[in-house]
Amino acid sequence: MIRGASFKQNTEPTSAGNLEVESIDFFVRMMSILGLPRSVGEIYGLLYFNSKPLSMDLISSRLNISIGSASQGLKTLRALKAVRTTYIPGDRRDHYSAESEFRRLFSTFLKDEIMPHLESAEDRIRKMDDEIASLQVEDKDFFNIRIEKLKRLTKASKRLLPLLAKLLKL
Amino acid sequence: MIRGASFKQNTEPTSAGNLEVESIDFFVRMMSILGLPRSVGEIYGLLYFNSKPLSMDLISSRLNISIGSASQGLKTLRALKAVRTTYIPGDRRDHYSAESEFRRLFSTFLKDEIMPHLESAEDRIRKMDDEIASLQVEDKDFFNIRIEKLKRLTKASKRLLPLLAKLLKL
DNA sequence: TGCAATCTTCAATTATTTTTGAAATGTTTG
DNA sequence: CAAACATTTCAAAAATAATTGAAGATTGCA
Repeated sequence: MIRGASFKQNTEPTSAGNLEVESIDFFVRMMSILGLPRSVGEIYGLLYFNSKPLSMDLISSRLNISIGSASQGLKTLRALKAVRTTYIPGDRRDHYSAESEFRRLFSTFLKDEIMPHLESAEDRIRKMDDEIASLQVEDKDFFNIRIEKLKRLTKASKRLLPLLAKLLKL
Repeated sequence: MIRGASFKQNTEPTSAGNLEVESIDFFVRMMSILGLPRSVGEIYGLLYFNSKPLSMDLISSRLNISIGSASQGLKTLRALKAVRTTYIPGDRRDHYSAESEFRRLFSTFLKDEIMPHLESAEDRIRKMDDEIASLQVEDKDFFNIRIEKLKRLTKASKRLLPLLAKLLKL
């Protein structure tokens, strides 16, 4: 189940109040499609509609999540290149803002989360192929057709997914 | 974490023994990328390399999962059109075999699991847009650019994903 | 129609994932 | 260099998700 946003209401009168709630809600769901935890979506959603970079403790207090969660979530977002750090003179804390180029975000996700699976899938298919070769059964044809389909599937995926990232001109 | 296959070894000497283990392993991982539970991958993996349709109780005993799990998993697979039922004369049990056309499987998945999210995302973006319109802040430009990017993202996704399913000629 | 076989459902249990909170590890500056 | 600040890490707790097992519903056959 995908829950929406629920966070400590922003008290600054100058900021975009409700918009932030909507944004957090939006990205919590988005990220959960990609299998990323709630806190990661919350953080990204908060940053996405903030023109000024935010510090970790501000993120943590604004979202009502622990500092540990914020640290962990920002680590994930950094790994995805979904977030960038900015130096703010006179402040020793790191400040984060959202990388809004989804194409980059998406292609990092593909490279780190999907492609490795496809590579190891190819290994496993090779093993199956050997298995079939050394097999003495009547249904050999059936097995060969099935394995052929698996090969095509991984090959097509490896070809198509990066293409998808390229087509995603935003 | 994605675990591999571990199931009661098939004792029939005529069948493809190890191949089945590999296949189950393969699809458990595959399905888990799509966010589907282990048991669903196991069942599909078992069926994929069986030329004969299997009954539910056989599936359950072969995989060492409860009959309830098997029923639930088959329901999911049926909803995804990843599995078809066959009538076997003289046997009142349903018998299942794997739908091996991944293209169909994938496009059902898109339609049922991804598209609804994109639709509701569009609603939410509309709300954000209204929010911004009724907003009196200096950063209005920034907000507008960001929301524009969100709009493009969902639009491109809605366009591209079905195309992907079509390109996936296997 | 009644019975046995088959299948579905769902509350309770078990397994897994995420979050917290606090201790450990850096880092900067007075 | 030490104190204060900032961040990371990780074991324990909390939250979620998946599986079981048994009760209930459904189906087909005698």
